[in-house]
Amino acid sequence: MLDIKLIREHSPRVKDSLASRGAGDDLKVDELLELDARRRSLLAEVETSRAKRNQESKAIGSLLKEKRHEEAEQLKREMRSLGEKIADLEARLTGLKATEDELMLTIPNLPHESVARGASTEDNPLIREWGEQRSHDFPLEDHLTLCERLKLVDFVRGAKLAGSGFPLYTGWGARLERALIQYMLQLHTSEHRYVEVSPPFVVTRDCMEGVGQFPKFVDQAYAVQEGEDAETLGKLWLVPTAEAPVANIHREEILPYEALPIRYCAYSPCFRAEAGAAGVGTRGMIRMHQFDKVELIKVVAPEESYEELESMVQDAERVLKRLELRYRVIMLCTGDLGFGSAKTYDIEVWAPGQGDWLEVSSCSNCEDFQARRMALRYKAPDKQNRFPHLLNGSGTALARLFVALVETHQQPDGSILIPEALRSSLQADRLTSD
RNA sequence: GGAAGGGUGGCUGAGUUGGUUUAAAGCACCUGAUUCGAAAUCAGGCGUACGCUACAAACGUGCCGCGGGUUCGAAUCCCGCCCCUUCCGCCA
Repeated sequence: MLDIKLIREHSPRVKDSLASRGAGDDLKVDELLELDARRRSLLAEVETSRAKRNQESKAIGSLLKEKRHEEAEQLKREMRSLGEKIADLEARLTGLKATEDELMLTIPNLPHESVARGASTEDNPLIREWGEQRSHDFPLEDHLTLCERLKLVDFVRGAKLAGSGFPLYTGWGARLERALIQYMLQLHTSEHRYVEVSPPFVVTRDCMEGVGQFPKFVDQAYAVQEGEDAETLGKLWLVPTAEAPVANIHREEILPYEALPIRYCAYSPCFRAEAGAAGVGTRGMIRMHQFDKVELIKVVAPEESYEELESMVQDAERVLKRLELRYRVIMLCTGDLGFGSAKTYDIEVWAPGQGDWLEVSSCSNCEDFQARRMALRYKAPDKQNRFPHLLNGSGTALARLFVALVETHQQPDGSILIPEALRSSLQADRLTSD
């Protein structure tokens, strides 16, 4: 959520910034300002009337104490009609407020000034690239073939259980998945100083709103209900990312300054309905309804957030370096930026079997956008309550990492050589078809 | 799921026959005085959001778990919900 005061006082700048995203959200600003002005004038009216009522009610108390019953009754009658007027005004105010809040929740964050202006993925600047494209002097297999031949994933039976997009990892595939999770958590907790948390895999609507998933992306989420009781439908939602629970851990709190920066890492499965995305480049494990992910979350003082964003990207990159995977880092341009983000770096890993880059991490600084939505604040050294900046990043997403790993490290003999860093948690050096 | 008890400002904790309690008091904290310095003591300050404003002060409004209701007036009465504690039941 943006700061309404910022919108009021610098509407041209806000509009320009929103326009750079290209989604037309700048057009909402005038509507919002108009609503806001009406709301405030109504609020002033309500408050003046309430002040009057408070004052006169006290007077009634005094009159009764002095046994001046008739005067008291007269005043009561007056206050009764004032009360009706207030109720009427309040109802209108509540309506206006609800409309304004709703609109506020649909306005995305403002891109940071350092973000490249652009319209689409085409305009995303390349920041850096790591690793060489290996020359394979044997025919490459893609992950689907590899997974089938080595019995790592059973797509057919996974689909039988839950429909397409729900993988069933089997044997060494399941062990590899688990080893990757273990390896990443280990790296982030012991070398990057994140505190591991293991959150609920369902969250309330408030949490989804807090991180900016709702209202815009409701259609992408799975709602749950208790048994067949439709009353409970939508009370809880499957997490689309561990960001949803973890970023909300301190919602509605005022954190002491010394508590910052807070760095959390968490594993969770991620559930995405992917409505409207089916069929487009979705072969194999590239786009799934369920995938595993290790997520990084930071709560930091505003003045440190961009520094923290850079280090978060490097934390995620280290995962890929250690796994000896070629990758590149790109910056999302204004037109490609996510709803709540002010600046985002994507990390894409090279998948030789696909002949393409796969996004395995997205690291964003949401600044105070989410903190406002979830009423998360910290007590600044000057004693003021301020909104901290929230950052989230994948460190990293598993299914695509799995793909890149098996495709990159496949050997001429049909086996997959496990990179050094992963061997202890996997308890194997090589995956073969035996 | 059932029963009982409880949710008050950073903490402790008064206040529940509705009305000078404008949420007492203490602790903690901040400023000043005293002191060589500190402790102790004394004086003052000290919740939060919003509105109005110069993003000042002052003032106003809301907030005593959340949401409704009764009333001229609700921390206080009524209804619904949430959470916590204890016990019981069920269950991995």
